[in-house]
Amino acid sequence: MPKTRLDDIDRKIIDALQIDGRMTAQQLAEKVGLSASPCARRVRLMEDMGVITSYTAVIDQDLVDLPISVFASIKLERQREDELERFNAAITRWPEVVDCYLMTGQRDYLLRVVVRDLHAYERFLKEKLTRLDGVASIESSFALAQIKRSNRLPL
Amino acid sequence: MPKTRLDDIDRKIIDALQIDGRMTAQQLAEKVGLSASPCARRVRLMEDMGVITSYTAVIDQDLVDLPISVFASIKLERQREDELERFNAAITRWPEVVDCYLMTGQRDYLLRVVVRDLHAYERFLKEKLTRLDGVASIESSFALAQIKRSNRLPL
DNA sequence: TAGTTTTTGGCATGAAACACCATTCTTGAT
DNA sequence: ATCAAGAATGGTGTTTCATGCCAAAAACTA
Repeated sequence: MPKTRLDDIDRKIIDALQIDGRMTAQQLAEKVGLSASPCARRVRLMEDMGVITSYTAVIDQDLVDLPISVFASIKLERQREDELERFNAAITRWPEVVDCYLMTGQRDYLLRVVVRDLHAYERFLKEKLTRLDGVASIESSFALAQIKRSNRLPL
Repeated sequence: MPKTRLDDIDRKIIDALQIDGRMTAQQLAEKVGLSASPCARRVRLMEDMGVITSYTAVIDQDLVDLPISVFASIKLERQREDELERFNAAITRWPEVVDCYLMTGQRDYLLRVVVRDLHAYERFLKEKLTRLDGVASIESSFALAQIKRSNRLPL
């Protein structure tokens, strides 16, 4: 079983890989003050532990013609276990929904939906979200601009 | 100047790199039906164009002991250009704020703040957010669970 | 301190990235 | 339809990187 505790070097590695996920073991080594092979081993361990979930390319939404982010707050009629399950399954299936959180407070879910234009959002609402039964209300807020998107956790 | 239009192969490449940002040119090649060297060239071009902004490691928040995501909606007293600028600068500086959007509607900003525990959030509010002048109100909603976080844009 | 365990750093091997070039494909004009 | 010009492709050689292995160093325990 892999070790479960992270030390300062691990955190430095995580931070460096959040900034550049393709950094080589040697570059990492210089950053964190260790040689390449223990660095590579630590990275692999953290992957195996699930600390590092995956690596991803960060894409400019505007340049791929998906400039609209809509935040949709959703309230369900009831919060029965199986209703939530069905909702989660649908959300997971729909590619327009890039983020989804179960929330405290008035609203049950907060989604971020990414689309090409408002018409595409309307289609998403009509053909998908509003067809799900159990949805009591939807409140959409539109993002005018992305001020920050950091990828770095405050370790 | 680099070409500006993306074709189907480019989109496949983007999709593949969102799923695995460390995929090799050869693996990419198989996925998209091209040989390795043109694949690598397309990737580099998209990096140069800014379509691919960066690569990042995706980290499990729970396993690095940062389990709390708070969404904070913020309303400013006025929307003067320089007020917005100062707000943006502060947000950018604070590592707890991982995402920030300028919004339409009642509230001006939507932040996602990541912290270790509620006490850390309280500190963030007291020592940072509420000390910014120009902030008229803050409404915090807590995420109970992350249902989806996809990294893949609906290309 | 001595013994045990863990972690480190170097090395060899196989794979990947990168730059270069000939060939193929596409395009546009005649 | 033909031909020429430009662009994209796929292969090759070189350098760099990842990976597995092992001896040495460090940390930890008794």
